[in-house]
Parts: sequence; C-alpha cells; structure tokens
Amino acid sequence: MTVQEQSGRSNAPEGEGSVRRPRVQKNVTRAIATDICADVFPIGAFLPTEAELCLRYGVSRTVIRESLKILESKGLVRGRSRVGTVVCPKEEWNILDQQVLEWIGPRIFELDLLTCVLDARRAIEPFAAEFAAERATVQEVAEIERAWQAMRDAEGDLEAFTKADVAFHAGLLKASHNQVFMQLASIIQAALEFSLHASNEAADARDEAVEIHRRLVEALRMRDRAAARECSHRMLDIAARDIAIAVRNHPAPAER
Amino acid sequence: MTVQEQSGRSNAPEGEGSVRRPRVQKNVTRAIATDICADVFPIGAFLPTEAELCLRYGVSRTVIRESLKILESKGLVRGRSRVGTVVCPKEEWNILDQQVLEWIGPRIFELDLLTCVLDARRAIEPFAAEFAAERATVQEVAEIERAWQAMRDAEGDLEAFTKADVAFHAGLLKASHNQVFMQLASIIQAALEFSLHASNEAADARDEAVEIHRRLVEALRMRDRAAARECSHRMLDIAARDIAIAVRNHPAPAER
DNA sequence: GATAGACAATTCATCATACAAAGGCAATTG
DNA sequence: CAATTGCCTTTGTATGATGAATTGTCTATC
Repeated sequence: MTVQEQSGRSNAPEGEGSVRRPRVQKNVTRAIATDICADVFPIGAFLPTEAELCLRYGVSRTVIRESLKILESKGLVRGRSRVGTVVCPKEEWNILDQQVLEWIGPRIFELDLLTCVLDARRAIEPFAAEFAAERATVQEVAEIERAWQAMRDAEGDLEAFTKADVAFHAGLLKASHNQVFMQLASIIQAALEFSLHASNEAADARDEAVEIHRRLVEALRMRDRAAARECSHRMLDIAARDIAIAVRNHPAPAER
Repeated sequence: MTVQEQSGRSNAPEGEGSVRRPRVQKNVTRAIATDICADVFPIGAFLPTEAELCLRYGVSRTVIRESLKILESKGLVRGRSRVGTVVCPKEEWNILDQQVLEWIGPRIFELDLLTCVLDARRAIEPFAAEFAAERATVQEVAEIERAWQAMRDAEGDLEAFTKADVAFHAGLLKASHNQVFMQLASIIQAALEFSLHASNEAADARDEAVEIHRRLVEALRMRDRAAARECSHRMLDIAARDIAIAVRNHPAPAER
C-alpha cells in the first residue's frame, strides 16, 4: 500500500490528465521510521536504494530524500555517499526526541527504556520539584493543580487519568525553569503513557496517587522545597510499582 | 559569500563546460543554523523564501529544502505550507542535540544554559556514578581511567585537559548503562568545553580536580556506590566554582 | 599466481525545471 | 460594509540529467 492510499483524502475527482499530489512527507517519514522500528529494515542493514524506496512507498525521490534527511538528523540512519543508507544501532537514536518516541510506540518495552526512564526520573524529578517549589509562578502552580483536579475527577476513565498525570509531570518539569529538565518531558510522557495503562486499574492505587499529587501541589504553593522533594520521592515509589507491573505484563525483551 | 566558497576545496581545475558540484549540504545547514543563532534571522521572524535562500547561499532549492527539513526536525524552525518558515522560540529548540549545540557554540552563554546544565549534572551525575559503580565493565572503568591519566598528564595544556575531562564524564555516563543519561553526554560535553576554558588556569585547582577524579575511578573499581556518589558531589562543587568564574567573565546575557 | 593500477558499475548528491496545492490579499459584488 | 471569488505568491511534489565517489572487477605486469 502506497502512502497516498494511507492518507485518506484521495476522494477528489481525478481531473482528466491532472495528477493528484497530496501532502505525504510526514506519512512517508513515519512509514520508514516505523518500518525501521518494526525490524522491516533491521539494525545495521542497508535500506533499499532511493529508487526502490520510491517504488515501495509510491512517492518521488524528493520526498524519500527529505524523509531520510529527517531520520538521519535523529540518528536512526546514516547515509554514506555512493554506498547507501544504513540503520544505526539503537544507542545512536535520539530517544529523547518526541517524534522518535512516537515512532517507537509500544516497542518502548523492547528497548528496556521504561526502567531507564524510571531511574532518570528518580534522579531528576525530586530536583525539579525543589526548583519548582522555589521558582514556579502562580500560573504554573495553577496549571499543575488543574492537572491534579483532572486526575481526581477522572474516576474510572483510565485514558483521562493518564493524560492528566502526564500533564502534571510535564507541568512540574516546566515549572522547574530548567531547560534541560524541560527537554526530558517528552520521554517521561512516553514512559508514563505506556506504563500507566498497564496498572492503575485498582481504584485504591489511584486514590493513593491522587493524594500524593495533591500534597505536592500544596508543597509548591507553600514554597516548601523539602516537602516537594519528599512528595516526589513517594510518587516515584508508586510509579516504580506500576512499571514493574507493566513490564511483567509484557513479553520479555529477548535482547540480542 | 556562497557556501561553495566557504568549503575550502574548490581548487580542482574547472573542466571546460563541466560544473563543479561539491558536497554542500552540511555547510548550508550549518550556515542557516548559525545565522539563526546569530540573530540574522531573529526568533519569530520569517526566513526568506526558499528562492531567496537559494540566491543567498548559492545552492539549489533541493539543498535548501533538505537543510530546512533538518532544522525543522531539531525544532529550530517550523515550516507552514505556502506561508513560509518561521524561527521557533528557543524553548522549542532541541538543545540536547549534539549538532544544535555545535551551532549554538559560544552563544551557550547567552542562553543561561550553563547553570541549567550544572543543576542537571547535580541531579544526574551522582546517580550515574552509583550505577557505574554497580554496572560498569572492566573495559569501561579502564577507559575512564585512561581519561583520568590524560587529565593528570595534561600539565599546562588546557586544551588537552578539557578534552580529557570531557572524555571522563562521557565515559562515566556511558558506564551507567542508562540510555537516558547517555543521551545527556552531548550537552554536558558542550557545557564543560565552554566553562573549563575560562577557569582551570590555577595549577592547584587542576590538581584538586585530578585528585577527586582519581578517587572516583578507585570507587568504581571497588564497586563502592556510596564513595562514587560522594566523589561526584565533590566534583560538582568544584565545577560550580568554574562555571561561576566562566559566567562572570562573560558579557551579561541581556535577555529580552 | 599475486599484486597493483586502471576502469566500469552503482548509487548518492546536486541542479534545473515544471506543475499542483493552498494561504493571503485584493478586487469585485451584493 | 461584508462576503465571495479569483489571482498571486510560496511551498510541496515529481522528474530527468549530470557530477562525484566508493566498490568491485579486470587486466597487465612481475
């Protein structure tokens, strides 16, 4: 199936002799990227030549080349003149990049990323909470509190709860006013989305999480750095439980 | 000046009627990026049209477009169909990306990044040191020790000392076996390169740094997590002094 | 038979051109 | 004056040609 067919807007009447040219760049990039993640193009292997890729995805070389440039800039592939384009080892992938994480999707489980991210969160979030307690604006605190309210009101809606929790932590990182921490929001979001779904089904676990999140908001408002740090720690202990459950419920990585 | 002239390899004899076509993609991308960083194209402003960019940099639209795609994928610009390409606010830049940091270069001082990175290092490196003490292979410890030796033997050579120090910390992050920490190596490197030059001129300060780095290597070898963490903390206190000096010696950011 | 140099084949890199699509703007029209 | 419509501009896509460079082959020589 070509990418034009994927993008579901080929319903305009095909004018006689006129060629339809839908916008396909994003689709092609995603298609190649997900094919790489799905081992259609395995690590270390050469991608097909540009000409072959044109046929496979049904687009011109222009689109293929621009897609490859994007993938290369994110570390997924490396193009060598005259030789071809090879898929880079996963260590070189820009896993902190939002788009890359979207392309990886649920395969995040196979990359051992969840535990890495949890460890990183243990290092970062307590610090971020302290900074936020010190430097967050009232607007930022209010935004975080809105996210907390959404968590509280989510009731049984797991989707809404996850979304609110993600917003909470993203808001906290933003309120830390540290540019490095902020950049980590995307990977923490991805990790949360894929670990929360698996757990958080027990109502009492959710209640416990909501309560500790509330205490953190309060600490921010009181500008109490120590309390904020403590809340963050407790929060991560809960998250650790969730992730353990999520990982257990998934097929073992079976890494090489 | 066009980009062809910048790349200093236009010395082949110009065959009659034959057109020289040097590889210019990287140069053009860097040129546009550094122009953005240098406020030639200010934040929020529109870039010139693709046609104008072709003239300005003396390359074809193909090259311009592929460059813009790369910049867009790193968050520096956002292209809107049929409207133009605008320079994104700095918060959206992918400052953890190696290339972006190279483009920013010494302007890292103007972005308040050094203190951000120091705070991030305070959060991360002690953790990374603990993990490294636990999980580093003997080869990794040996590599870190080689970096330490290079620091010790650098004597007055500031360039060599900085390079060795960068290698030391990159090796430590790698030895933590945490993919998130590893991805932060590039920004820590950039921060080190630009802060070490400014300080480290006093020989006794260097000696103190060398000594604490030695103790960390020892802790790794003994698999002593607590000692590794402690060394990392002490190291960062020294780094904090260096950065304070570096920032003081530079023109005030004069942020908007 | 082994090695070195020349050569051809392959594939990426760049250029140039053409046209389609759609946002913005202004003239037109009610 | 407001809404519609059509033109202009600019980006998005397609295509063909050619330069450049790496890889492997082929041949000549020892």
